Amino acid sequence: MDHIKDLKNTGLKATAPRLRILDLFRKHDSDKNRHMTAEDVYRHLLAENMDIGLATVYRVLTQFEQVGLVQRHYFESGKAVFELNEGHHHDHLVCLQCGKVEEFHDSEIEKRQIRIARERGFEISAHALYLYANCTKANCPEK
Amino acid sequence: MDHIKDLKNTGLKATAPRLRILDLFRKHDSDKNRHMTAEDVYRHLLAENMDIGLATVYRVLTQFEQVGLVQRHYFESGKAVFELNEGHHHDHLVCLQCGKVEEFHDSEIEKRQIRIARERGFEISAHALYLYANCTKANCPEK
DNA sequence: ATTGATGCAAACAATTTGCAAGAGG
DNA sequence: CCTCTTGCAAATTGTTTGCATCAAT
Repeated sequence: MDHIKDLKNTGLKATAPRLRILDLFRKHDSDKNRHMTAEDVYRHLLAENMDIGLATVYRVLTQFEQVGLVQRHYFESGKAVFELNEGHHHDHLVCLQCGKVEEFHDSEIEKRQIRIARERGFEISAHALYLYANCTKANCPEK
Repeated sequence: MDHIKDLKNTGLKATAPRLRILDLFRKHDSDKNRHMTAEDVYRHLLAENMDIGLATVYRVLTQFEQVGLVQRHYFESGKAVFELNEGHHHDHLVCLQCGKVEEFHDSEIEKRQIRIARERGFEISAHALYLYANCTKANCPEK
């Protein structure tokens, strides 16, 4: 809840843009919109009547990523997507049609990933797996 | 071997840029550089004294992707990467440090992916899994 | 000949950076 | 106050598009 303290713990000054961005992610946590692009964040803040620049959003998100507050994903859309980092590892299932994202975790897959990587001289970094698919949900605007 | 025939089979005219690009991918097939960016392809062709534009490379690669000759991947680097499509499904292990790419396949992971996706109302599209990691090889220029 | 393909330059989209002005500790 | 941060505009990077020219059938 206390964003100011959380920011200071990371070594970042508690400035207005940072507080608002952190707040935004925490408000949207656990709903379907927890994955946001820089543009999404920017627009949300403008809608809340904040005077902020897109460049600042990018800078803050990059800083948040560096201190581990958020994670950046690329997915296959050309634009980066950010989500609050809550420590628990999970993978992503991304609909190539509507962009919908679902999270999942499977410990057997996890184990095999690690083994496969290790056998090949790689060290897996956190949150490493993306699964691209087409969702068959009614609300998916499939072509 | 016969690039002309292969191109015609896809419905694409056998033009010089297309032949050279297809040839380039086939020459580099099965070596570590089978994954190339548009820029990589462009530079290779310039080095071979070909007079070609980067825009043409992008257009040809997009056409090749549409007819299934190559596949496009995004990986987390900001630039798209292309590889020859040889039909056999495989996943990718990508080093976030040096960009090195290795391929792998694990049928147990495959089975679980499909089940997980289906349970959530998704239909997996081909070549869906990327694994991001840091390679621990001596030649990796880790920071 | 006709239609499609190319090269070049300009247009775009996402992201980054330089810099003068402003705010946090 | 002194430094770090912001907003804006301009710069970068990867990719796409418009258009006049050129090549494949």
